[in-house]
Amino acid sequence: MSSAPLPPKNEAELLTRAAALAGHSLKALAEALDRRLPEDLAHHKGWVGELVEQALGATAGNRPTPDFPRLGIELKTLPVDAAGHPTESTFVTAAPLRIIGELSWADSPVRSKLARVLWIPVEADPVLPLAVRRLGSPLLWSPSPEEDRGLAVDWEELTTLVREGDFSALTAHHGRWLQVRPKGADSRARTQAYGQDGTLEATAPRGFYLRRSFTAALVAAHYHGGGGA
DNA sequence: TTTTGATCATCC
DNA sequence: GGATGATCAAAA
Repeated sequence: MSSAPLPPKNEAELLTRAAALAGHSLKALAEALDRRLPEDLAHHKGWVGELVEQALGATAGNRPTPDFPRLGIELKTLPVDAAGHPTESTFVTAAPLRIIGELSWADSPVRSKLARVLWIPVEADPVLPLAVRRLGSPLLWSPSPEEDRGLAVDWEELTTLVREGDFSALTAHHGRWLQVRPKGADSRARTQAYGQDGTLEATAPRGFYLRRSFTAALVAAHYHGGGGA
């Protein structure tokens, strides 16, 4: 790795690159890409994700396309503890509250986003300084039929709540693998959605997240519960 | 303002 | 300790 590479031409090339990054520290990656290492992530929550994007030649920026458009692959860093277990839920995509009632699981943005994901575990134990945290072995994943069905069940439950328009009931408690949580600048952020009476009203913007239990199962299955990373 | 990238802070 | 709700930054 020298500087930001061109986008990978195919899955194999992407996987090879990702595998080559395994074991490297964030400090090493940052230096190779001429990026400053922040003191901590409190005010740079997306820094690790952006660093890895750059290291792998993902399309920079915030466009609503997969990170590797040509390959149809989404990149996700996955913070893990010393045992290799995810320490955070994973943001999937914004919940399109106003039109969600017209969408089925088959054409849902959640399903599209998760169709093919390159997971990159990253050490995230709080006792580890950012500089020494290392990347783990990549996992290129698509939902199994069982996973797809389970996610579809959650989608139906969650979208039913949205369709009913009772946003006070739309909490993160619903969904086995998927959940809906606020996703905005802060608690004052608002977007428009149809309420119980069918008229537009202001409510907090939401996003779909994968629960840790789900991503934990993914990595466990792939790494055989071994040390991982 | 919305999209991307997520983690933080607090409560249970 | 884990989950929920709140929050942070950059880019377009």
